[in-house]
Amino acid sequence: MAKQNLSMGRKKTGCTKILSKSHRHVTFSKRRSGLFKKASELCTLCGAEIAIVVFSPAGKVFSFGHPNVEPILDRFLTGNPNLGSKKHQLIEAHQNANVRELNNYLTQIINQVEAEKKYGEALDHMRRANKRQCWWEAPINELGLHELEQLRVSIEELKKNVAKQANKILFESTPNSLPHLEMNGIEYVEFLESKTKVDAASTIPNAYDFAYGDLL
Amino acid sequence: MAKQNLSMGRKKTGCTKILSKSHRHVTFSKRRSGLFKKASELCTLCGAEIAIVVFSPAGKVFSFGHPNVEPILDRFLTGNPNLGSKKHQLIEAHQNANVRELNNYLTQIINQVEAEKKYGEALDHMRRANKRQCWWEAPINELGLHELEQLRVSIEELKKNVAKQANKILFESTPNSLPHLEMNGIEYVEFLESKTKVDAASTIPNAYDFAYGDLL
DNA sequence: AACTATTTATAAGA
DNA sequence: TTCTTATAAATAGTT
Repeated sequence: MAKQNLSMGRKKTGCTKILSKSHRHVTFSKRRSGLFKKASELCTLCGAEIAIVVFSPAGKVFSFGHPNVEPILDRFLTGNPNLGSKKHQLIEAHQNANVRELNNYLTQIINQVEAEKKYGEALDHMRRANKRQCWWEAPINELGLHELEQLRVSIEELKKNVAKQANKILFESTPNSLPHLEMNGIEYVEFLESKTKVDAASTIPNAYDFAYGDLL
Repeated sequence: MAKQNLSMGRKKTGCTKILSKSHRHVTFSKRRSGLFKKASELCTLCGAEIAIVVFSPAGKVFSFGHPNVEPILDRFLTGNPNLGSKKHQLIEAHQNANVRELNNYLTQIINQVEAEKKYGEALDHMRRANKRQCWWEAPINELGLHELEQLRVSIEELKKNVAKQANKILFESTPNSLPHLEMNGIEYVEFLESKTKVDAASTIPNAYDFAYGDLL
């Protein structure tokens, strides 16, 4: 049947759009149900699967699907690499890739955070340890009695170490003479600046019994 | 028309699936073209937009679309909150939400990393500074001549600070007597342990001119 | 929504 | 397949 002969029933109608809004609406309803019925028959008789989507001129949506609309449309859009569905799939794949990428990035970042935290904690610990050991680095007028006592202990310890080291250096530089080191502050400073002067010391040292007189 | 009366033309047929394969195939072809023709008429007469997807029992796909299949299906899947497309939308929305959430989380994490890095750097800096300042905390026998010289300078600085502080404490405890503080090491130690002994000092102090004699 | 005159779709046969 | 054709079905216009 050609498009010139679209009418049915009582009289023939033209092939053009029905101008009367109400008439058009009636026809739309009748023919839509007829269409769905035909589709249903086709499904029943032949075991076909059919999906129909109809937008009325007013924008209303009607759909028919056997057994269901969505699976058929999905199958069509997914399985048909032609047309625009490819775009859909690509977009979806791209989004998934983005999610995956974000997740990977996130994992990396979290690992970084963990590492930084550990490093930070380590540094913090070191800092505290340093502070504990170096509390006397702080402005001395911020120290209390307890700290001052600790300062004394530390300085005594330091005295021993300095003596030890000075003696060691001296001893190593004149291993055979076993010189006694009697250092006053000035001489010690000069020793620090130049070994030669200290080398002139003549007595056997008692490493733990220096006198630092004017050293400080 | 009831399903009991699906036949047309020459004879009535049952409402069940056509058993003969060839017969079924013929009917499928005829009715399919008829369905598409009806759809086409509906489009022409009423200005509707229709998409039809048909899967034959053999799996072949046939589609009709006016003006085009895909835009209609897209419009249906995207815009129709009814039916199963809601699920689609929800999934999509959920995915988008996930992406947004991930992005937010990522931003937070990155900020954390930045903060941790800065803190770590600060701590590192402090540590280095401490190490630079506290090099003489290291076992003294690891020190070289330069460090020993620095040690001397530090100790001299320390001497000044200790004197200052001791003087300050003393001065504050006896603000009116303006005592002179002559401290030897022992007395200083005792001062640290108990103020009373130091309070007995009688001369006006010169905070920067202590003698530390046996302190170390 | 129901009716009905008419057109259209199509099953069966060729 | 396509054509024919008898007949069922769809439906435009009406009620």
